[in-house]
Amino acid sequence: MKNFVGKAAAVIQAHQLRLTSPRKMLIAFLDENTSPMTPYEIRDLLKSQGQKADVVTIYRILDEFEKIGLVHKVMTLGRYVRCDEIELEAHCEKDDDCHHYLICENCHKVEEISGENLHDLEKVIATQMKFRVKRHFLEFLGLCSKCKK
Amino acid sequence: MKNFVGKAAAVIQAHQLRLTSPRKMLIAFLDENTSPMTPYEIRDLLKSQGQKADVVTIYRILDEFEKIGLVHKVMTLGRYVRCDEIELEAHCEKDDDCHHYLICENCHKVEEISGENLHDLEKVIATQMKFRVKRHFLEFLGLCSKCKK
DNA sequence: TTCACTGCAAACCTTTTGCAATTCT
DNA sequence: AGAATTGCAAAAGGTTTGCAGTGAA
Repeated sequence: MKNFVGKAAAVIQAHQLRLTSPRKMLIAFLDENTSPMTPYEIRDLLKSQGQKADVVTIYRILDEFEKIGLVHKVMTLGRYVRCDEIELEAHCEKDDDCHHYLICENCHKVEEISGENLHDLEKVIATQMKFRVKRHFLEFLGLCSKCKK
Repeated sequence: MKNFVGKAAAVIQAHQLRLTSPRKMLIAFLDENTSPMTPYEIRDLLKSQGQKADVVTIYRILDEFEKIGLVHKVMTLGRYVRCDEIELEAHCEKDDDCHHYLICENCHKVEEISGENLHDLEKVIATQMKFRVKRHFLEFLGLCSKCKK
């Protein structure tokens, strides 16, 4: 089970979801396309390949896929990318080394990275990954002292 | 110059923008309201206080204010918060210790934090700030090796 | 067979645009 | 005066909802 297609099917079944034809189509699509895209972009690209898919269905499927960790939504672009670090188990609450991305503002290329020290990370990014960091977004989501009670 | 109102006026003039009445209204509003809000929420709150403001104008002003560092847009909420760490100079390219937020998923309370080590940060958040981190978003924006040429 | 899922239409919400009127500097 | 900014209306996008019909388990 090395490819995205196989993993995705396994994850879907592990979550007791149905492997329907639009889902299969989207999985095959994500297997071939690694750049972040909006539901409309996906719909149009599929259409240009002679495949028909409803945008609403794509919305719903991407939502599902995000919940089970098959795709990730890039907040700053409003686009979805397939997630390569798929785990069959449920997602841990804190994905420390996951969902860190380098996003090119120009061509929207997305690279997944890991590591938790921002200073070290920025050095690595600049030198090894040859990516020029202009700004970053770091937002922690959870429950504040009041709401967690 | 200790308050937000004074700082904001200074920043606006430093950027050669005009201190118009809707801008003043918004500054006064942000001075009183520290929770993140959408343009519509701001419009409605102002209206309930007997103040009239056009949503489109609020959109445009918040856009301007974000550019000059008076407010920050919380990506995960689509809402704006006023930025308390205002600098009169232009923003540096890498705001290392800036724009790190704790966002309550329940009440949308936003707390600004600083520090660059995620592990240490999460410990501090858990113990000192009494915030339960459920997940975080870290996205670097810039130019990839191809596009920076 | 049954329930999850899809497809279509329509509603809804958010954000942007154009332009004439206004108002800072 | 001159340029920036606003207000209104309207368009343009993006996302969600409802529901009848379809299809996977």
